[in-house]
Amino acid sequence: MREEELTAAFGGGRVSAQRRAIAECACGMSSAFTIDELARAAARTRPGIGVATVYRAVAALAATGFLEAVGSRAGSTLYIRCAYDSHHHHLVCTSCGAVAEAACPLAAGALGGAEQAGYVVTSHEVTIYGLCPACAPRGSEVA
Amino acid sequence: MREEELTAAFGGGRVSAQRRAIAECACGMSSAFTIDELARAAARTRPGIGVATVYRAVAALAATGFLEAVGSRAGSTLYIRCAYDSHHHHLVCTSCGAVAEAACPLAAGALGGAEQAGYVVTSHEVTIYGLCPACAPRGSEVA
DNA sequence: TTTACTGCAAACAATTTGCACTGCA
DNA sequence: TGCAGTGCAAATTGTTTGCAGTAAA
Repeated sequence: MREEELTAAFGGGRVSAQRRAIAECACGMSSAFTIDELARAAARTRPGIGVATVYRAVAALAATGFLEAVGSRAGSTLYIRCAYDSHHHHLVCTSCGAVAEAACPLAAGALGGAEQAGYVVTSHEVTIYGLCPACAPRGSEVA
Repeated sequence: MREEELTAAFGGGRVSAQRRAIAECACGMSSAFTIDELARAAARTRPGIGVATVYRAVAALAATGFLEAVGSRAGSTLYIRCAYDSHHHHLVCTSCGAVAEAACPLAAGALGGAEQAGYVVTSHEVTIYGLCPACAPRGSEVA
């Protein structure tokens, strides 16, 4: 990962070896992850890294949009690394937890109902749940 | 609130005075609320009601769909009372926290992209953020 | 009468914070 | 060299659970 990318990811803050490890582990995650999972992954690169450091780094990364909080699992917050800066949403596999990015399925004017209700719409979030390609074959048997 | 409605809301379980207070306070809430807010409201009707009771009652109410968890605020889960049983989503006012119900803005086939990606879509969630009619006039100045 | 529901308090777990120290810019 | 970032551990805080008592059905 390039130096300038890291600096930007942390909002211009300092980039320590720990922060680098955290950012790179986050990029390496194939699906949504918890702070704990990220901390374990980062600890493989930098043994001894503290949880507090991970929490602080994730807060910094989430503030710049490098990471995004997407719901929670078993009491802890789930994060994902958003690969695109453009407007998009997420496909969440209810079986394995994988998260993929999806184009926004809302057509222009789809939020007209909200506006008719007197709301000034500023943003929206769409989360699509289902089974990812890997889980779909098994999943359909189980479900 | 009618007896049979309460029984149904609790999934056929017993309806104690505490549970009745909790269910009625939840209905009286004008917007999304936390467990703590609900507990305080219920305590006005039934002083001495314990938090654990509220947590257990909310879990029972959420299991039947009487209540629905909609995100979180400052670390605690937000719930709302869904007035409709049919498929719908929520309009959340980012200024005052009011939550209104909105029709699903997804047209048939809107999730085709997800299916093309190999996902078997089982459900989806849409949350629309904006300013409610009461906050919109002020909000547009502030924002 | 049965047993689900309650209140209390202890247990838990995720997250935050204080503080002295370290190392990036 | 100054101060942001770090690690540790203690503190917070939302939520759950065990248990004996109470009351709904």
